[in-house]
Amino acid sequence: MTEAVAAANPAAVFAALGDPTRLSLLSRLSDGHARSIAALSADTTLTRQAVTKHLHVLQDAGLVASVRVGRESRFAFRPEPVAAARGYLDTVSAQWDDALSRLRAFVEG
Amino acid sequence: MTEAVAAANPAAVFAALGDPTRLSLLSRLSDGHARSIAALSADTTLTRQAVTKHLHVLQDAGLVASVRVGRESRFAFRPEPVAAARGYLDTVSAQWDDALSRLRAFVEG
DNA sequence: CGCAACGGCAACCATACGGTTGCTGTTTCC
DNA sequence: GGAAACAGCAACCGTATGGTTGCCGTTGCG
Repeated sequence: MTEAVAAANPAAVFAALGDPTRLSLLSRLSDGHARSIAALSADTTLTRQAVTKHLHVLQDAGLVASVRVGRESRFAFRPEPVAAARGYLDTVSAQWDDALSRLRAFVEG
Repeated sequence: MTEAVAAANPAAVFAALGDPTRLSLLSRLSDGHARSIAALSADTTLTRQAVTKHLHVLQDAGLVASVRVGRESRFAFRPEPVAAARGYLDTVSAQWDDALSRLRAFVEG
């Protein structure tokens, strides 16, 4: 395991986003700076190991990528799955809006 | 438990979306038609009870609301949390885009 | 060279999650 | 009135999840 990568499937991405710690990690990384595990663990109450696990979950969902640089491994934000997730929510919203306007047309008609 | 309602917190919403079954239920309900549990269970392989649990999870996240009508309880889609989730992803994307353009400006500068 | 920083791996733990079965309580409708 | 449809409740089960601790391998650096 711990490969998968580039999960196109929306549920997997949402599941990865469905944890406050991971959401916070992702939000910090979305500034474009790659960071080491130690750096990311620094200002949390969690263990380094806990943070590592969360990063792997994010990585499996394709939300983050890691590069080993010397003795540290840097994690960087990857925007694609976020866009995919947004797209999914858009279609759901669109379907809902359609339903609404059809209903309105029916009532007013 | 099983109340909460109207969870503004994004992680909770994402967590609720992070399951294929729930995603499918939500997508079916997003057509605006309220449906009974029996109806929603009809074309799945799952038990009615399993579907019920998923619906409660969606309800706790505010993604769905239920109304008891006679002997059946109808579940209806609620768009607010979806909008909130979209908003959250938007800000993350925006932050990323900002970082990208700053980087580009730096490189080209 | 040798210590300190950075991490990977594995074991372990408690609790949450997804799902099932079985039973009971209301509506509905003939 | 009574069978059938709809649903709620509770117990139970296996596995995933979030977290910890301990230990070992590299890499960096004074």
